[in-house]
Amino acid sequence: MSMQESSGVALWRQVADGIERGIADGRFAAGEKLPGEMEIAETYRVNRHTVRRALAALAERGLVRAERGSGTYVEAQRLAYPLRSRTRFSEIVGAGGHEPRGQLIDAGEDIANREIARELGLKIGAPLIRIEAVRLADRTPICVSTTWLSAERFPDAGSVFANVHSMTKLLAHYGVKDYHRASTRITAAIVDATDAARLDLPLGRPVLVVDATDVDMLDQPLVTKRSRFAAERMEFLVENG
Amino acid sequence: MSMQESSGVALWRQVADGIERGIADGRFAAGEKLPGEMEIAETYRVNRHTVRRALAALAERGLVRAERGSGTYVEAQRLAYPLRSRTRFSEIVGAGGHEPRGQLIDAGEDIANREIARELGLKIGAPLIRIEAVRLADRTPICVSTTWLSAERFPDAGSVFANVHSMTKLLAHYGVKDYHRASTRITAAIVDATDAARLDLPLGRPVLVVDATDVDMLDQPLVTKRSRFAAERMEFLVENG
DNA sequence: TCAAGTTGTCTATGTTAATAGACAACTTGA
DNA sequence: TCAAGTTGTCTATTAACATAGACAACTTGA
Repeated sequence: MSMQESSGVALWRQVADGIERGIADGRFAAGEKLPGEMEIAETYRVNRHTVRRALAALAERGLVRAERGSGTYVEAQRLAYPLRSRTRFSEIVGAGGHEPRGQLIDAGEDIANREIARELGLKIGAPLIRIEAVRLADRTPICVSTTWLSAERFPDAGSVFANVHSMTKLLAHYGVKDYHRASTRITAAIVDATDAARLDLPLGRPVLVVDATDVDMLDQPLVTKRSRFAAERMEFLVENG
Repeated sequence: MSMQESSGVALWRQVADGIERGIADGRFAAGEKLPGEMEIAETYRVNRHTVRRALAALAERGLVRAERGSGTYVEAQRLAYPLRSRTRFSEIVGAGGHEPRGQLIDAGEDIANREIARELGLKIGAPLIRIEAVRLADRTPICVSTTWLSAERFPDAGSVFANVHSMTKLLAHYGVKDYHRASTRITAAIVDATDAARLDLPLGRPVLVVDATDVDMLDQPLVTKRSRFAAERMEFLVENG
């Protein structure tokens, strides 16, 4: 298998990063069994030995544990947003937030405005599925997020989501086996009335606004979302640089 | 030369990233000559051929241009924060902002509070040099920043800075040849009265607050800074993920 | 003109990354 | 018990990475 180009980043490292991202954002939950080495190799189109190199690197860091004859299991328990402690940036922004973990507030239909149409590669006015969720840490709301996806590409996604309650499972239902973060934008704003109530935040307080779009392996946009974090309860920590 | 460990990232890529960071944050200005290949090789403690591999990668992207017999020159002209356009996250947060480019507002002395003492590895109450600056784009203020560094480690830094007007040159004056970003934290707040005036922003508007600390090659903290960006004039774009 | 310093190019060598195949050791479920 | 599927461990080969040295081609400034 030919590399797309010489990026200077070893293939096993790219695979390891991909799996770690899957663990960080919850696609691979703690205690859960990872796909088999052969299946991972096929997913990333690399040799099984390359996958084993990646898994060995993750195992050395304690993220996974291999059991001979059985499988490889996720060790890391998620940090669950300890309040005011430093949450790793990559968990929240770089990769995390695929799963609308936390409580589902609402799921319904919507129409694409210009911004969402651009992000998802749709026409303005295209039908959308809209999912609203809130994340809690020790019963304190940290973040509210709105997720949009095309109702044409994912027909009846609303009722599917109501059943599976998982974005990954919903996408898998439509044949999307893997996807990753394409872009993330960060800005700040004043909380609006609806979010203030959901975040249990006084009016006039600042929120961090994170816009993110996920794409499939062919860089086709799948979902786009906007998350609002209570700034006084959350800070993003960027790793070294 | 032995690698510190097998990181999965090729040495030439690490060197290329380091040089690109230097270009992004202004340590290597547009049109300026880079250090010679031998000097870069000594700085990063790699072979000259590895440096050439890194420079070739940068040249292919148009960031630098090599001139035989003369030197290698920086091609990229800095983006200068086009208003509302997407500024690359790495330029601002990941690496950028070493130079207090833009207008110097004030430089004076200060005392370390608990937070700054922790970041710089000093005792509370230790004497500091404080530098205030504002960044403009088309005469519109985008960001105000405060930079602190130890007055003990960098005695008379205030007067030195007043002469050289450059953080890099100031550090070089004390023998610091290279340094990099250790940590970056992002949160949001409501603008205070002083910053509102400097940013030409109404009271009550949100600002993005970026805390960053730079360290030398031995991970000893050198400077720490807090930047406040007018959220309505700036957004951070995170590359792929 | 000339010496010093720069980038460009060649050969050579050892290490690491990645692929490929085969089989052993073990677990699971029928 | 046994077949299927899993991880573990070998050998082997090719390509990329990294180092080392030497010298050519060129620029710059004294």
